[in-house]
Amino acid sequence: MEGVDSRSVASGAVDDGPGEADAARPATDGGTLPGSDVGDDADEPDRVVCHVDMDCFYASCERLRDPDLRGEPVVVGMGYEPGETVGAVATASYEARAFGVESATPISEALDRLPRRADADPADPDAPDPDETGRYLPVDMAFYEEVAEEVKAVLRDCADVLREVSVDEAYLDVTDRTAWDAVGGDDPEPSAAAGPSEVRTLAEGYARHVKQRIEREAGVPASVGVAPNMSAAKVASDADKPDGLVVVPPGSVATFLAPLPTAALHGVGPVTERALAERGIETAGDVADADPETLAEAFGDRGRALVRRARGKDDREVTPRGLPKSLSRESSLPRTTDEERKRETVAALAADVARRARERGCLYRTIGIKAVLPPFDVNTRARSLPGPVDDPDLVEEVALELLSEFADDEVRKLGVRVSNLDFSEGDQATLGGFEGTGRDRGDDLDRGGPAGRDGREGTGATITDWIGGGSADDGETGHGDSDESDTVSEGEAVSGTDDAPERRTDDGQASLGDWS
DNA sequence: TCTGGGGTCCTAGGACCC
DNA sequence: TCTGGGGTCCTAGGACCC
Repeated sequence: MEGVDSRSVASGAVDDGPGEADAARPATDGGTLPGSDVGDDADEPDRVVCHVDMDCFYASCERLRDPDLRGEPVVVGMGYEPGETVGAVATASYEARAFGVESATPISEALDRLPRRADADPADPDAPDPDETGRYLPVDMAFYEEVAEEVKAVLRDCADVLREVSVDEAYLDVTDRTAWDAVGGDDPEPSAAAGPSEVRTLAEGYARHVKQRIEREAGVPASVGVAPNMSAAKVASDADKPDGLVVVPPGSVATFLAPLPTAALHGVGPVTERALAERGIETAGDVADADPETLAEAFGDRGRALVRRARGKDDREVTPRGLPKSLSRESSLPRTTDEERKRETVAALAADVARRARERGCLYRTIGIKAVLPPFDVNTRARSLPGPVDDPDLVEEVALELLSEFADDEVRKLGVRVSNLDFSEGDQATLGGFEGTGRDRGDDLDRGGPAGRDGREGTGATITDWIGGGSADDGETGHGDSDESDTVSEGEAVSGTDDAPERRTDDGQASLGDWS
């Protein structure tokens, strides 16, 4: 992926003048034989990338099991139940959005704009008009994941390469399943989709097929964008929601993007949008016309990538999502300085994170906390261990220690995270001690540690051997013995002891797309 | 609009090593 | 004793995404 990007090479159009070099390039006709131009730096063949984005997914799932909710304003969120004081909207149906209730709206505000149906007592003249009330439901992630699994089954069937971005969103590379050729040959039919495409292409038909299969087989609506790259496909799926199908054929990407506000680009959030506006850059077209180096000065590599994507260039390949990099849990609490309350909260979060790590069969080497102080001051602290572990007690211990720095502070939110994850355990088992992680093996050889390859096999060393049973301050001593980590894992990493629905297809990468 | 929870990636500075 | 530059790891924070 990297390197490909070094726009210098070949191409001649080194700094493709503002605008179009790429956009102007004609779509490759379907007649080109793959590989016919080996050895030269010709443009890569156009890909066909679909981005599938489920429409207000949680709300759609709720409607799936309760058809009475269809056509009603539906708000799915958390924190509005009695006793809860903090929370936000997770998903609002489009009917609810008409009342100004959107994802991330604080629940109190949502209730102001759209009272809950239960409060609409017809006998009470002061009660809200039932027509201006909504149905509020708590998040039921387990159910949404069931539905998502059916959606994914369709997607897997429709694409060789699938990247699941989240429970309700995925990229598909369908280059091998379809093409950009116009339907009808010399007498092409007009496109039936939204977007710049004037003629109907095979890709359009394929995307519609995917969309319809999702609706038919999973029972929930999706919006689909089709384009020659990920970035454009993503914007396209967003361009005609809900229930949209937007086709952006090769050669028209920059034109398609140009009139959109910068915020429509993936990677432009409120901060970047503002910073761009200060430079007079308001639309994607403005971004495309900007000098990449100028934006790089302001935004680093992101700035360069932004310009490229606005010009319709994005070389990223669709790849399955890899293993997670971190696991975390956090929770808001009424502002408090109560140390015991804080410690209890962190201990509970730590236990939960450690449990999830164990369920997924992963070890972690870094333990961290997050403390959010009013008004919204985010602080993170982390400590790395000499080697990867699976040790819930240690997570709690380290987390509480890190928390002590904030003992006197008022907090509004606390979190615990483990990172530096290590999933190699399973591999090691199958490889029969032949393998260690890179760093561990290196250490072994260097030091010829206390337990050589063989010695390590059966020893039941525990974490306490090298971190000390007590405070992680002992970590010092641990350094020299970090090669024990493998052993530690063997003794500690009992995976899947809980009954949690662990759907590992044991396909390595692919299976992990399921988590979350 | 003062903000829920779970993630990702990037950057910058410091420590440490060679 | 003063000096250099490169590489890697770690921590903290920030922006962004769904």
